[in-house]
Formats: sequence, C-alpha cells, structure tokens
Amino acid sequence: MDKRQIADLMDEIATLLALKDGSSVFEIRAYENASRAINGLDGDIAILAREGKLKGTPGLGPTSIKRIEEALETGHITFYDELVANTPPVKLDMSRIPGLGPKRINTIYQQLNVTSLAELESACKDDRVAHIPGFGKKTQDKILQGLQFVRQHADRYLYDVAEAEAERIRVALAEQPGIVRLQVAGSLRRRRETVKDIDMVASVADDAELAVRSAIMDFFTSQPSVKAITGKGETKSSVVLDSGIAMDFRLVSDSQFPYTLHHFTGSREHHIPLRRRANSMHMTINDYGLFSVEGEKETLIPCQTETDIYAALKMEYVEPELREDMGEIDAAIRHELPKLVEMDDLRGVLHAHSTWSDGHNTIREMAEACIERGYNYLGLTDHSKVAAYAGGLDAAALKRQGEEVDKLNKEFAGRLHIFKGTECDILRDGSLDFDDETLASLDFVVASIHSNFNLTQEEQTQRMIRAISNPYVDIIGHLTGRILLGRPGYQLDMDAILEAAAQHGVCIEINAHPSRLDLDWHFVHKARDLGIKIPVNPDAHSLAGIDVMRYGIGVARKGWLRAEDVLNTLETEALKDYFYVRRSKK
DNA sequence: GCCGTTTTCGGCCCGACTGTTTTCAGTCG
Repeated sequence: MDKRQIADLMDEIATLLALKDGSSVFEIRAYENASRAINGLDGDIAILAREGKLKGTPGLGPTSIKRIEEALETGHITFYDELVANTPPVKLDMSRIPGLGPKRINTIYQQLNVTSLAELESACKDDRVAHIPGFGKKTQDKILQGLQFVRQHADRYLYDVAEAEAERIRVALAEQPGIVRLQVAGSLRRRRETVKDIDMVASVADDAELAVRSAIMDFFTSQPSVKAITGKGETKSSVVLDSGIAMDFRLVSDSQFPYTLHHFTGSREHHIPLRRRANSMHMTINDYGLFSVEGEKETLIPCQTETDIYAALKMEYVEPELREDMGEIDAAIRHELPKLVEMDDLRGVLHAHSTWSDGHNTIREMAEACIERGYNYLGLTDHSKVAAYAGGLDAAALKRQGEEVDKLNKEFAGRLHIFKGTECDILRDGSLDFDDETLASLDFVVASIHSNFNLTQEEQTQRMIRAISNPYVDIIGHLTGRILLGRPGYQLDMDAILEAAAQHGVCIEINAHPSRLDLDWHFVHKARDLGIKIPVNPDAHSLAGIDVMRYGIGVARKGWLRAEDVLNTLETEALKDYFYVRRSKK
C-alpha cells in the first residue's frame, strides 16, 4: 500500500465513524487529520514507518501509527474492515451525495429504511423525504440533484489514481522478456482529468513464438494489483484492479503497434474526422493499419510510429493530449499546432501554503523543497482571515510573515526568491478579505472563492467579475471551485469571466491538484486566445503537494498552451518585473 | 484519537450559510 491508499483508508474510517451512532466528533476529526498528515508526509511511508520516523508527525498518534503499520504489513486495516462490516452500504453510498452529511444520512436511514440510492430516489419523488422532521422540499430537491451528480460520476477515477495503477503495471511489464514496445493508451494517455478504465498496448517481435505472448499475458493477469480477470486471450486481456478500475491490455506484433496504439488512444471524436480525411485521400484507417484503397484492393501503408501515420495523411504529429476534436485536425493539416509547454519549462510555483495557515510545512521547508525540485521561486499564498477553518492570517500576521520572508530571501539569495502573496478570500459581494493597503504591501495576490457556493449564476458571475476588477488581484485561484467526482463547480458565466480577466490583465490559474484541475481544459484554449496568462499552480499544502505540478501541465497541454502562455515559465527577474509593472499601474 | 502539559485529563477552529425553524441543526471549507 502506498501513502495515498492509506490516507484514503483513514479518511474512510472517519466517514464510517461519522455514520456510526455515538461516535466522538473528535475521534472522527482525528482520523481526518491523520489522513491529511499521511498525505503530507515527505518521502516513502514504508521507509518512514520502518525507521520509526512517523512518531512525532503532528496528527499521527500511537493509534494512527499502529493502523499505518498494519496497512503496510498486511494490506488492510482490521478496524476499517470491522466498520465496513457494521455499516449498511447505503449509508456509505449516501455519503457521496453533496450536501448530505452523517446526521441527515442517519435520519433518512432510520426514518425511511432505504437500502439503496434507487430507493432514496423513489422516496424523494414520493415526497417522503420532505416530510421527515427537520427536512423540507428544498433539501429533498437538493438530494435529487445530488443523486444525479453521483450517478453521472459513478465508475470514474481521478487521473492520478489511474496513472499510479497503470504505472505500477507498466514498470512490471517493461521487464518482461519479449516485449518490444509498451505504452499506456486511452484517456489516460490523453490526460483526461478523470478516466473510466486503463488501456495499455504492448508489442512483441513479429516472429515471436506463441509461448512468449502467453507468458506475457500470464504475467499481466497475475499482477498483485489484479483483483479479477474478466477476459484472457492471446491479444487481449481484461482485468479489474484493486482500486476497482478496469484495465484492458493488448498485445500485438511490433509492425502493428503504431496503428493499435493510435486506435486505442482515441478519442473517438478525434478519429471520426481523421477517418474522413483518410477516405478523402483514398485511404482507410482502423486498429490494424492504414491502407491505401484502389477499388477493392487495400494496401498497407507501412508506419513505424504514430508520426508516420499522421505524415501519411499529410498532417503534423498530433500530441495525444490534443486528440479531442477541438480543432487539432485542421491545425495539423495546416502545420500550425502549438509547441506544447513541458514540465522543464516551469521556473517556479505561485500558489503554496505554509504552517502560517493550513500548510504542513514551514516556509523554509517549502523553500528548500522548491530548490530541490529545481524551481527558482516560490509564491507564498497563505489564507486570509475570513478562512478561519484554515487558520487564515490577519493583516498583522501577514506583516510578520513578510518579515520572515525578507530574512529567508536574504539567506536564499541566488538560489530561490520567495514572492510575498496571499490567497485572499473573495467575499460574498466580490470584495476582498484584505483592504487595499494590505494588498498593496504584497508582491502578488491570488484571489479565490471558498464560501457562498450557491449564489445564482448572475450573482456569482458579478461577484467574480468584481474581484477580477480589483486592481490588486493578479491571479484567480481555482476558478470554478469544482471537486472532481465530488461536487460540481459554482455557477459562472464563463464567457463573461474570461472577457473580464482579459480586459483587466488578470491571470487564471490551472490549479494542479488532481481533485481540482480547475480551470477545466475545455476553457484553457479560449482563455489563451483572449491573451490571458495562465499560471500552473500546485496549491501545495505540503512538500509532496508541490509534486502535483505535472497534472497541471497535463491540463495546460490539453488546453493548447505553449510555454509563453504559462506565467510561471518566466524567469525570476522577468516575473518580478511583471508583478512590479502591474502594481505600479495602480 | 491527538495534544500538551502548569501531563496522565480536558479541550479540541469557527464563522457563515441554508433550510428549517421560531431559535437552531446540519454542512461546509
């Protein structure tokens, strides 16, 4: 078990405890804290546990450490298993509905005896939920909406979860004798923010013996993370992994590899116009090959790589991230595809928290971690005062923090520059949580919404535009507030927002946290075309939190961004100038 | 369950909003 899996288990324990009658809210919170503490650990949890270094980590007491050790040794936590066994499954299902917490779940369960979400839905439609004391029509409607949300997002997985699963298997397979080429395909390769399953394609030499293929297939289906085998053949096997993700593995001859890889990378939407183009050039394309067609006769056009396939269609190579039928076909024909931004283009991080608010690590620790990762600057953005739940800073604390940063900047001179910032709450009316004088004292300002999610689209849009119009705001944080697979974002008129941001020269971040990836890639391209600069920000709350940047780069690439479109590809001095110029205009 | 200590027990982040009430419970961040 890795860090993430154990942290998820601890979080589930918290949920299960909350659903149990008579649990202490403080015990629940302790498990939630432990989960966060585990996620925030820097380094391999198995090594930390073995060396006894978990002790002393804030949030991890003797019980949590015992549970972690059990998970590492045995792969499960008995306490968790017992809780699951004693909790009606429908209660867990209900806990995924936004707006339904443990109290209401227990009330519904006791009053209506529902045993499934389907029964809950009927109960809502029969108006039975609205008649429970303390409930009403609006609550019932909200539950119905929540049920729909849960249904729409069932059986999907976050990119990072699927990627970790796929990578484990890819690394194992790569060692297998006989495999020539091996690559992840499907939506994972296209870097979709959530995926339904994992596709992987491998090749063996064209003259490989059947026994080689069989051995590879056997090896695949016997991977430790395989929970069930749903299909097994010479060229394709399907399994379900421990996490519940389905995975298809295809094994083909090496000469067939590029066509198969291309076919299973998709998307369907990309392939439709591509096939149309092939047809117009007297060719046809499927998962076995690209063929020229003369009457009844089909001749294979030999291709070594996907680049060859696109070249045969007189097109530029299309990066997998772009294969969504969002204009990439025409651009590839005209040879006008952008050179997409890469991790190596990034020079620093601009949205990070420290122990001054709800971060796990000190400014110094965060700074040193940035240096280790090759970044040249750190934009420090602790929460503002209204964010009490996150230990937000008031103006006086912010000033003291600035003094600490000044000292650290002297110490780190030449290696790292720390920009003084804030993640300032956007209040209900669109004003900011700090006055102008305080904002003016900082190098830069990230402004985000953390409250009042339920305003109408009109109100929410006006609120956001007012924040964008504030002369001290440089970057809007997690624009829509969505939590992938958790809750939809708040209602915003995106066209109006993007226009306002362009007009005021305000950046919109790509929040790189795998549960957010907000701005959504669908809007990134448009934002770019309007001239909006887009920083890729980790929203890090720990050292490990800095490492999510690559997920943000995935979104940036899906949104057609070049290095010059991403704010934090600027070198330190250029970024200082950028912020300075914005500030001096005020 | 964790923490801190003036340790071995008492406190634990808290304000705002929503929907339901008619003074408050539940949820969220």
